[in-house]
Amino acid sequence: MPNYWLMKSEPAEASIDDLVHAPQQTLPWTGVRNYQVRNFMRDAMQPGDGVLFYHSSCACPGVAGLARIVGQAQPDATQFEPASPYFDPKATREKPRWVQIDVALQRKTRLLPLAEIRGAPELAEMAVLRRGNRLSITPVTPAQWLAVLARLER
DNA sequence: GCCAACGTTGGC
DNA sequence: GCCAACGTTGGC
Repeated sequence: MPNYWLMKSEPAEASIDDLVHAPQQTLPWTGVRNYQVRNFMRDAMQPGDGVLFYHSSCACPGVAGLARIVGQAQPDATQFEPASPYFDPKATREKPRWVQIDVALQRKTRLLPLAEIRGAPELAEMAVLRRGNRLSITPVTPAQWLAVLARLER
């Protein structure tokens, strides 16, 4: 039984088009520095899980494509790289603090704008809409997943 | 650029 | 362990 997730990315950092053009159309989800989100990746996300690829902090925020999780979480390489903005001096290779997981393209879709998600009764309870939500990965219910798919067909 | 919301840090 | 200050997120 797969789970479903919404994963936020700033298009300037990693956009749906970047995923389309990535080797094997797969990108490692690095740079997560929030414990709750890390725990999602480490403890809950499984290969085959469905992903709503969401563009945030941009002119047109919304769902821009569908993807799936491949492989298991593993140590986030950027935590060990002093030159990386995601470097964490408290992380060691013996005791890594942060994980990454691979995300593979399923398909690019039309943009499902945030405003449309907000306005859709069947999507109004999505975690990403919760007031003050700042998690870059949030769970999606099977019903919400199906509702998004249906809406993308319109 | 503004601002609300929230997580993290660090002094005590 | 408390909590104020600070930094970040992210829509608008």
